[in-house]
Amino acid sequence: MNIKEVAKKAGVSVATVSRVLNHPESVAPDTKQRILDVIQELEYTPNWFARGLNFNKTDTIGLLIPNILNPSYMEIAKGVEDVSHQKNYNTLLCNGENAIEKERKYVDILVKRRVDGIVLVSSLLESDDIENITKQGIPVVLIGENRGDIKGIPIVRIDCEGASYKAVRHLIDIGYKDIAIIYGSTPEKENKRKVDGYRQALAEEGITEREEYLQEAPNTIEGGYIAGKRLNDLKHRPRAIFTSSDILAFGAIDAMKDHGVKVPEEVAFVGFDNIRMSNLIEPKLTTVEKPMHKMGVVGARLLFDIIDTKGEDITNREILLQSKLKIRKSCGHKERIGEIF
Amino acid sequence: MNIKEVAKKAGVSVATVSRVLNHPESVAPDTKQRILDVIQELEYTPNWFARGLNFNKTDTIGLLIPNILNPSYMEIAKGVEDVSHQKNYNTLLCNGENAIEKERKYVDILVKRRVDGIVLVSSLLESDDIENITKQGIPVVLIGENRGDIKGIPIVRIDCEGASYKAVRHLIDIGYKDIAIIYGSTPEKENKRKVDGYRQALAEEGITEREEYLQEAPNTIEGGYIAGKRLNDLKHRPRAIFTSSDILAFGAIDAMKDHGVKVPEEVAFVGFDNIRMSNLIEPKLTTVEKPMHKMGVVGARLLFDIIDTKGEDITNREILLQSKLKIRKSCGHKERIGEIF
DNA sequence: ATGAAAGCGCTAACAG
DNA sequence: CTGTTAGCGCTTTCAT
Repeated sequence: MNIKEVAKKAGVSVATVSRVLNHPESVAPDTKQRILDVIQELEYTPNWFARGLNFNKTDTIGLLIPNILNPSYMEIAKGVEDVSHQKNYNTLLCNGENAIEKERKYVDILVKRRVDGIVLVSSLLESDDIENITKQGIPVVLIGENRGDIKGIPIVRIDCEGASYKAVRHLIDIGYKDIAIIYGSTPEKENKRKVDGYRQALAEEGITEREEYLQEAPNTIEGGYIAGKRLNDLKHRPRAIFTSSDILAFGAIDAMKDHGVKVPEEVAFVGFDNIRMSNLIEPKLTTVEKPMHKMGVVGARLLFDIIDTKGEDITNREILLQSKLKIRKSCGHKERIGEIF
Repeated sequence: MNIKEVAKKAGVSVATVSRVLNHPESVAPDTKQRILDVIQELEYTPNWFARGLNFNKTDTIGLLIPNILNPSYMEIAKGVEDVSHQKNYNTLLCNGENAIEKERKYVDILVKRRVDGIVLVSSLLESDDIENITKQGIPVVLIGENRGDIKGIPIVRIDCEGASYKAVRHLIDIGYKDIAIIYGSTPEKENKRKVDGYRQALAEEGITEREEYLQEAPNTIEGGYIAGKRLNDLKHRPRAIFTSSDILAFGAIDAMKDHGVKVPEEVAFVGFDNIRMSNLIEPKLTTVEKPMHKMGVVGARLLFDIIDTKGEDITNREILLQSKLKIRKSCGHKERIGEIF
């Protein structure tokens, strides 16, 4: 079914049919109605490719996330999708799987498909890769920090370093000194910042850092388990552990329990993200609340701003969202159950 | 950058350039090389729309799931994506949000975009909706049962009824009689089957059903919490609860704990799905292991079979996958920690 | 082995 | 207000 058949059946030219689809106001009411009827009758829908060939626009955005099975990324994805769906856009969700080649491949596909914009979540891409995208006129927005240094690419993020500092500070305030950190290998830069925040809190208190208290691990439950076990096997087991994500904490807590270590009585925990599950495990996890859904929403809005205005005045925008420390049970704090900034 | 410029620069006709891209063997080695060089130099990539206009093929499949935040659906999605990515296909992930209008809208978009096939996960669509898709020549595969009765649409699923029967049977074997069920409002049909399995197990034992032990709830953690609370408020609280999904169990267990009820000492639990988190909560959840990733993989393979063979001999295929009962702590079983069929 | 040209389905400028 | 027609970028006969 194509426009020609519709035109023939309605006794008009293809141009007129095209008009009722794209500029309905410029067509006489009765001809318009007649054509509309035929369209309905023939169940005609314009060919997607032909349209694209003319408009060079897809009403689609690409969304690249590091791991589709990680709930915190999915919450961001949900935020993006909410906005894009509401704008009648489609979202092409790509699962980078923490592998730069896979990310590159996906970006390639997205570019080839002429998506109208791309949202990159904590990606591994280098600045060159990103430049390649924008050079083709496709706007990019970052959610969470990227590996490469990016100049002039809008980004929405939180203050990882500050948030981590406060989290560790809280642990110190309670009275712990032997504090370890488990940080994910990805996303690289953000986790580096989290380590920095951790260090800063320790340094401020004159606590000397122990090499073996810095544990890197894949950012998965399993990764957390292994790192937790390593920490437990240490001659001098830490009294408290800060993790760069909740799922790492889940794994590490599980490891402790498996080895008969009591949480938080023997080892206290503070996580990062506040995913939905974090107050369901035992003990409920004290964690940094990262506004993931909101980050997705804000990121998508930013992207659409650029798309809609063709990126006129939006240069080098950086949006910093707030995160709070959510104090629950796992940190072993006696009284202050609640939230602080 | 388009094919014309490449042709000009290489001193050949556009036809020849097109040939090296689509039928390289039909071009003289040296001309081919020359053209390849120019392509590289000019960073030429064929226009996706123009290609589509000719081939009417997108190398894209659509995947519609009920809820992007539900880990069990994401595991299925991962399975589908794994296969499709490996086949160099793209996956358009759509979040139906348990709303039939949103599902319809998405399917509409997918059809308009001429995706090469669609995977529907436990969708709300009626058989008419699905017929509308297949009528347009787009193959459809179902993962998990649909709302409508579908004839001749390939499906991969598990035996919900049998699995639930065994789960409840296990509860009975341990010695419980007052057994309740919390079942999600979606996916409708599968949960109906789970209720059937539950009923059958009770009936077999001559246990009379109590109306108030059948609790329907939204298939979310929150839904589980509310249903759990309702069950706890009952004059005669059940001694054991079977839930149609793990996340419902998570919510209900949380509710019990909040009200000072001990799990499994006072109320035992058996879930359904065996998502990764289910052995991290306290107590570790006894649950029906549903092979979600595998369902995704098998479903996608099935779809590609149809796409590749143009659906010649694949009629009315139904693939039934096995699920096991995974016995952990939450059911309160003393000895048999492990797996049974 | 290569080129010329038709055509995929649609949009928009130009004429009337 | 509507029709004619020239593209959009590519693939593929049909010649040569």
